[in-house]
Amino acid sequence: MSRCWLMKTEPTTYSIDDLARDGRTHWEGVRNYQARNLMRDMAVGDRVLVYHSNAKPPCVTGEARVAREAYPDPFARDPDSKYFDERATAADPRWFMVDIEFVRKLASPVPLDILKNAPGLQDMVVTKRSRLSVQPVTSAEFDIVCSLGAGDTR
DNA sequence: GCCAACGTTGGC
DNA sequence: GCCAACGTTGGC
Repeated sequence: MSRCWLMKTEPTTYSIDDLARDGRTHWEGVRNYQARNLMRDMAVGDRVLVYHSNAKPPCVTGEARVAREAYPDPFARDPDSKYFDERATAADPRWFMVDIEFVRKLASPVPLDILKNAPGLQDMVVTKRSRLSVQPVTSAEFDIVCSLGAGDTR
């Protein structure tokens, strides 16, 4: 039984279009313990909602799938990386990342204010002003978001 | 650009 | 182990 997640990204840093182009990517740079722990709970095949934060409007833009389980984030040990953390060692890598692969873009992105008002999504973490960059999502929530994004609402 | 929310750090 | 100071996130 695969689980569902939501992962935030700033589209100016890495957008759903970047993921569509790359097909697959590694999700480096998560430097929050709760988010890290959630990534370590991920299994290959888990479904992921890709969320654009700091976007106008902030929205869910697509779907991805976990392609590789958590492994040490090498950027934590690269002094030239903005994700460098001098406390990370080979024996204790401290920070982890997963690989995800592109599944599809939503026909129409689902903005945050729609999520907040959609029946069935009142408990969805992202609607709670949560700063967590990796969030658990129920399969029911996942399906509702996908159906909201299925139609062309323009 | 503002600022509320909240996670992290470090002095004690 | 408390908690004030500080830094970051991210909606608005």
